[in-house]
Amino acid sequence: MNSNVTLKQIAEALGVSTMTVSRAINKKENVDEKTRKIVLEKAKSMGYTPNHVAKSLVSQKTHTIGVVIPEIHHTFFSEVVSGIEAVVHETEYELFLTNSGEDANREKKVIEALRSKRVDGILLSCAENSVDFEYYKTLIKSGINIVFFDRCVENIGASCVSINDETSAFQITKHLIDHGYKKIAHLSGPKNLSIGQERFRGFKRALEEHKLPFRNDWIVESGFREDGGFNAMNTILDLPKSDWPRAVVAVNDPAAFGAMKSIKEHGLSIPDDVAIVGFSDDIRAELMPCPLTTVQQPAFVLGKKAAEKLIRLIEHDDEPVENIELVTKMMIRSSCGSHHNS
Amino acid sequence: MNSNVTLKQIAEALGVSTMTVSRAINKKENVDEKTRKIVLEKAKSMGYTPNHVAKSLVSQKTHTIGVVIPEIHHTFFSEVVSGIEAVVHETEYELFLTNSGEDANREKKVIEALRSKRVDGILLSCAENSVDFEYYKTLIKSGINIVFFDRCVENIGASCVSINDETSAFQITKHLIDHGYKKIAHLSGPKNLSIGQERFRGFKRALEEHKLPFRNDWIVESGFREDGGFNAMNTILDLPKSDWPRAVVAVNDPAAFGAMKSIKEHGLSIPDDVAIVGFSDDIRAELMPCPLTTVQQPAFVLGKKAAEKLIRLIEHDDEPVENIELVTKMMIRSSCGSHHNS
DNA sequence: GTTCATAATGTTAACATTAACATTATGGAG
DNA sequence: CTCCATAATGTTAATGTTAACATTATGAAC
Repeated sequence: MNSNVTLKQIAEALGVSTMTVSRAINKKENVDEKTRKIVLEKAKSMGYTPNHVAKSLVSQKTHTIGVVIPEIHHTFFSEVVSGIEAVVHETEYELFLTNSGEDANREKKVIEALRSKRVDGILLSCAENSVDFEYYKTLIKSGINIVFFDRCVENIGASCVSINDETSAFQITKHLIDHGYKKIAHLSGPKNLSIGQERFRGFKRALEEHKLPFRNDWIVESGFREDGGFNAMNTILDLPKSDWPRAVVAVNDPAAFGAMKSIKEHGLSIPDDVAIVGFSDDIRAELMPCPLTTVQQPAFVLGKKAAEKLIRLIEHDDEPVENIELVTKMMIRSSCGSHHNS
Repeated sequence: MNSNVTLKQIAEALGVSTMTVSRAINKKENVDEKTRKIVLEKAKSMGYTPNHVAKSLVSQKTHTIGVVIPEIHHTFFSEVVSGIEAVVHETEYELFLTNSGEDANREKKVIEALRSKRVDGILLSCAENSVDFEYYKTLIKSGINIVFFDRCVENIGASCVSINDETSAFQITKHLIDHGYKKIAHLSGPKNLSIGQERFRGFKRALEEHKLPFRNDWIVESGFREDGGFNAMNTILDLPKSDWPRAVVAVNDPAAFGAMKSIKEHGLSIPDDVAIVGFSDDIRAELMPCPLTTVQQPAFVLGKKAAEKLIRLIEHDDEPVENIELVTKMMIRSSCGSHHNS
């Protein structure tokens, strides 16, 4: 079955030692040009492919990077993967792509698998319900190179690449406030993740700075997915009509899409009855019946920066831990009440 | 740096042989329960993680599958990957995700890398410009397990999982014909790939069976991407106005999106001036200003079937080569002239 | 207290490769 | 022709694990 040719087989076929073959193929010095030529020809004719498994065992390097994504479906993450891939493709690394499916246990399982496969480093974006920071700490202490991206756990000794969530959430909330909205709700991310906390903090700060009412029943945890956004919005619209907010800041676009569905099903119109803004600039955002105002995250660049940082960590022992923050861009469309005629 | 604990270290710490530790950890028989307990405790306290690299070298199996995707950005492929991942997650395999970026040379490069890493099998969807079938044949002859998906090279000894492209293209073309369109153009895929050929054949057969004109200047190769579709449609609309077709069958949705852009830029309306249909049911299709009529491909299922077939090939020597064809579903929207009032 | 079956543990070699050291050729200087 | 520097090639051991065989301990039957 596995008819893979080895250096030894080439060596035997040629009547030389394995080392000579190894040196010839790996372009080392001190090999006679004639010998090299003969070896390379033989290697080609026998269909030799170097065995990276054995190389890895000897060199203690696999030239492999593990990526843990919470949700492959999310277009934001496929963009990020694309950025990672762009960097990795330039180097001699390969990508192990794994999916935690927003489940912390599965996340642990895939991380352990990646460790077993002795990846040189891991790029990690936490699952929605990850809370076991001790696990992350042990992981980091064990010496593995880790870079968190987008959904980070900060200040536990690992580098993070994220966007300026607090500021961005502040700005987009302020945008709604500038439109004159005073009753603003928030569909929040999970409280355990920095990304959820930060966006919530930005939202809250905007309200406070403008002395607007902050109501606990207008803060509902939706998580990052469409169904969560749908349910969260339903919860809000279950309030008496007089208690309804006039605008909503969703933690991300999928949650906003879910909320939009709920708003429609309640017979309300966007943005006339309820304005809404998202966060991600999902590919669908501008195509919605009422195009969604949202925060554009530089997903591709984020993936690139994270991969670059990780490779630097792998290749240089003195590379420092670092938090890299990227800036976002507001995409003003109709769902917030701007361009209302469109 | 690499402070990975080995079986030997545990053995030494415990004063037993490496084999005893190996047996205890791998749940083999013939180990005293007391010994096993002691070993497992020590392994845990020392932070042991099994070294899959060494295991792979011994067992000649890496429990790893390589995936070659032509274009990560394409939502169709992220759906496929998602399906592959769903299967792989149930097994003990891991995924090497690679991207050929629609470039045959890069495709060869990543395949060689996957071979070097000794993946147990490869899932491959050809790049747009892949023509070197000899290379594929050599690959297959070398004994590697390969399953083509979506973009297949058939009858060269490898299994394929694809959709019924010819029939689907026939049906969607017939749908346009049933609307009364007689002048129909085709933005075709690359001629070297089965997928392009099949869709073209289906298109052509529909025209022939209905005795409609078939014009060579209405067949333009667009490739699979938006810019290709845009350029191809421009080429068609550069014809004298009297030679314009009334409807267009695009080889896939991105190409259709590009064509729609071109049509709009020519000041024409869809479907009143030019009707258009796509192929993929991209996530954006139903959200377009004029929702795109298209063929829904079971991307997730396709990924699943391909992964399942590959794993069967890996695990059973007598698993036969097989062409698996999945059926599609027409998604009738407005761009073809149906639901025209919507 | 032998004997012997079997459970428990140990030893060796192998997987494919390379680093480090060892040996053997080569050919020019004297 | 001998010497010797150096180029070319060879040998050994190591990477972490396990299969296959080898040895030792255990304890029950006689």
